[in-house]
Amino acid sequence: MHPAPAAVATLARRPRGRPRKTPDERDDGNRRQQLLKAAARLFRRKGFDATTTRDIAAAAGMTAGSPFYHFESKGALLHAVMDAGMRAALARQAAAIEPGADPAATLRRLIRAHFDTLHGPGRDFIPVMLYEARALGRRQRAAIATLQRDYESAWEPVLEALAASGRLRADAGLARLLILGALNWSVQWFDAKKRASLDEVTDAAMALFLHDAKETSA
Amino acid sequence: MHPAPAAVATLARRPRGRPRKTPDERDDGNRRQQLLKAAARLFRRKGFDATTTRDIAAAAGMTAGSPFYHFESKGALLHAVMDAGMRAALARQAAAIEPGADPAATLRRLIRAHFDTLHGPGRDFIPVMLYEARALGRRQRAAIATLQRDYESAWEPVLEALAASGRLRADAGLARLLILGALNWSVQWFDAKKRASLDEVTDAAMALFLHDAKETSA
DNA sequence: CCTACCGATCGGTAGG
DNA sequence: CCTACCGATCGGTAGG
Repeated sequence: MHPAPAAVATLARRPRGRPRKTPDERDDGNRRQQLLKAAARLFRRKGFDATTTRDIAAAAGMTAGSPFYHFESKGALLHAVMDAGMRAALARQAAAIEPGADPAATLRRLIRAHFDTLHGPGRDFIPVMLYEARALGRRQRAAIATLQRDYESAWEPVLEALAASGRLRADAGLARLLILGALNWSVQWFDAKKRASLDEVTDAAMALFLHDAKETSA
Repeated sequence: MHPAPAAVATLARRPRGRPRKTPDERDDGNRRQQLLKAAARLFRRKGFDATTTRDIAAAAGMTAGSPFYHFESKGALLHAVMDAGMRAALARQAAAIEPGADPAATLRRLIRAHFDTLHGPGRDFIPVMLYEARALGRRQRAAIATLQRDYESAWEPVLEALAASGRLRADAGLARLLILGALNWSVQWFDAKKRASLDEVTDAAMALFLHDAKETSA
């Protein structure tokens, strides 16, 4: 048993070849971030297999072999993109949840946070995860799957509460799959410059999924 | 201007090299179908770029260069898979629509037909279309997009009728995008051997999207 | 539809 | 982080 390759790539490896060219070129992981962003963008637009490490290097202002100074392999770069995307998504999701809040209000904030993750800054990272997971190795896929499970499990108590109150009329588990699918699919059609805004789409989703409150009690 | 390459590949080209080996090996397009099915399966599982024409040939019981006897290029094979998938989907959809029927009943049949297309026999074809359209050339993408528009437009009158009667509580256009997204995403999680059946998922979708009928009139 | 085979591309490495 | 460069793979073709 040894630590996951991705962790090694992240922690080990420090300048070893030629020292930095100029004093103001601080190698503080800035280049790594640039690679990550370039990779996310290209992986999203062209797909993992159709993107060459040369494409990525060029987009980050480097030459052919340089990405491999920062990442063990093309696959490690893919995993790093997905991992960074999921951690950002989890942080945004955590910020959207207020413990005692009304379930319907919480659902709205979860949906809105999800749309922000899919269509806001850093918008390439999660689509890459959604569409290129196939290209990951076993270990890395498992690591990402764990983060995904965490993300999805946050929806469960909310949906269950809404199902219990009759505002959601389907099994909470199936509802979660259908709702997240509806939101994720927006990656295919949402255009920030056209049609509706994220707020409007959020409203539409709420109106579509949530039924009127029953006037049973009180 | 000349006819689309795909049409040429489909219509022209007849045995020209060596004649069929044995009398019972009727080359009536049977091999072509085998290639199509093998390609759909592999494109779905591994993605277009990660699938080699050698993989496809082997899966259809041929050797390296033989797929090019039946298809102009790997891209033409991809387009043929999507085209065949969409035509089957359109046929299934047409069979699901009864002109004067109740909108809610029609919606249910549309959803069920859609699930059949995604998860029934020939289930690889449409997922390939949904996930690999990026790999198509301009012309071929446009041709597929036309078929997709036809398919989607069939939902519109139904959703508009339901919106008018208050059973759908969102803009019909956004509702269509969200609903089709929810259904399409099932490609990621539906497992015929587990959880719910297609009928159960259809029920859940109907319950999730459709609100109670208002008791306003009569 | 098979048997070679070509030309190009690509991930990754050496060595500085 | 750059400059070569290797080894393997792959789409496609010739020629039967």
